[in-house]
Amino acid sequence: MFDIKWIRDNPDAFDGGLARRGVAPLASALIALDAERRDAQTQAQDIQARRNKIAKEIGAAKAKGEDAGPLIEEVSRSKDAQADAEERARVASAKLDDALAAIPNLPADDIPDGMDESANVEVRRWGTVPSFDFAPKEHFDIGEGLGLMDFERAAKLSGARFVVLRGALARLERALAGFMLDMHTREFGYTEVNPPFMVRDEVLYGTGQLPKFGEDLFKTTDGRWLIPTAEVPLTNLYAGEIIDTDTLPIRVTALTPCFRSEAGAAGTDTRGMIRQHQFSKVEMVSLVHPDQSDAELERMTGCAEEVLKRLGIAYRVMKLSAGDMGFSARRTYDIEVWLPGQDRYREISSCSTCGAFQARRMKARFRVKGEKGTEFLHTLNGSGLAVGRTLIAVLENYQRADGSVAIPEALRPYMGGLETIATHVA
RNA sequence: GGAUGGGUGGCAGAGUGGUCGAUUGCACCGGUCUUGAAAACCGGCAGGGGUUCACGCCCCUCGUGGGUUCGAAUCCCACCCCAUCCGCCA
Repeated sequence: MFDIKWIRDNPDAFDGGLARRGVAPLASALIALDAERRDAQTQAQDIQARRNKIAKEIGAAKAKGEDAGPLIEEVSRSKDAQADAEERARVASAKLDDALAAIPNLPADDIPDGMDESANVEVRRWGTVPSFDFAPKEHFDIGEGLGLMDFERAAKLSGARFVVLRGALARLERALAGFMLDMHTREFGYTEVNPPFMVRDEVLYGTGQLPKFGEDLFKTTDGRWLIPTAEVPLTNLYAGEIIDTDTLPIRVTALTPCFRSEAGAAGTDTRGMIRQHQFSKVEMVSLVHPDQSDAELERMTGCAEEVLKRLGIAYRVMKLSAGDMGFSARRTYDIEVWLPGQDRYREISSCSTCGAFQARRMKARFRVKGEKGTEFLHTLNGSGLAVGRTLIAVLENYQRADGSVAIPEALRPYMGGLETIATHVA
């Protein structure tokens, strides 16, 4: 969400930013709506001011026992004009709000131009892509080969884009999540949160999923929504609040299931667990002072990378192009993990700073000590990591010719000391 | 699902038609005192918007939206939300 006053002062920068996102110029239309709103509002306020004044005079007159009749008449006469001006202000204001709510965040200056992922820029790589003396399989072949990954029964229960994990793979999912959470909480200063998985409209509005992207979500029969990511409840934790600066930065993390309708993804990633209606993810969210948000994004991305480093899996970090970023982001790093079975890097984490964009939507503010007024927080979110995809990465990177899978050292404590997943372990 | 109570400033909590945008306390900021701090005392301190070069002036906001009235935090209606009790239940 943008501040109309900023747009008024920087129409060219605004339209320029939108252009980089492939959005047509909007500044002049928004400014016109705003002018209309202010004009009508000023009119209504002038009339109201006059009425307030007369109301007091009436009170004074009555107190003195004087005749207030003429004053009362004057007030009555102004009513229609005021109602008219108020209505015009209300309509213009509503139009303006609706328009603003549908506009994506602008890219930061350093963001590469481009409309899609082909314009993303590689920032760094870590690790060595493993070589195999056999043809590495994709995760679903490995999992099904082990008898521990069952898409058919999942389809029986729930349809396409679901999976049933069993035995050591079910435990591996749990182990990965625990491993990630322990790292973020014990070493990186995040506070673990267990939030609701169902939220109200306004919460999704706050993080930017609504009003535009309701189609991507599941809605419950009583009007709530299943969260598509823990970013939603975590970022909204302080919605509507004014907090003290000395409580910043706020860093929280959560393991939650994520529910996505994948409405626009028909035909892509139909095999395996890359793209599911339900998956679990460890999410990190930071609420910070505006001065800190750039540094915080680097830090957060580092926290996510550390998971893969300790698992010993190669990855690269991509800075997303203007057109490839999500609605609320002003800068995004994707971490892409190497998947030998697919012979390519695939997204496993997305870390974004949203600046004040979400905070303005959800009215999350802080008070500066010793100063008047309030400012909007900056919000950041990042996956640390998507658990299902991490499981895929472990399977593909640690697979062996006999179909078994080695368990990375760092995970073994979480797997009860298990070193290998093989069929007979099931 | 049934019944009751309630939504007021960062927090707590007064206020039931006329200088109430709101008493008071806490928190916070400035000052006096002190070697320093604490305590005490004095003063300041809601948010948003319009207008102005500026000082300032004005408008709105006591959950939201309507209504009554010359005038509403206070009365009426609808809705949203919260709490408690009962029922059901992991």
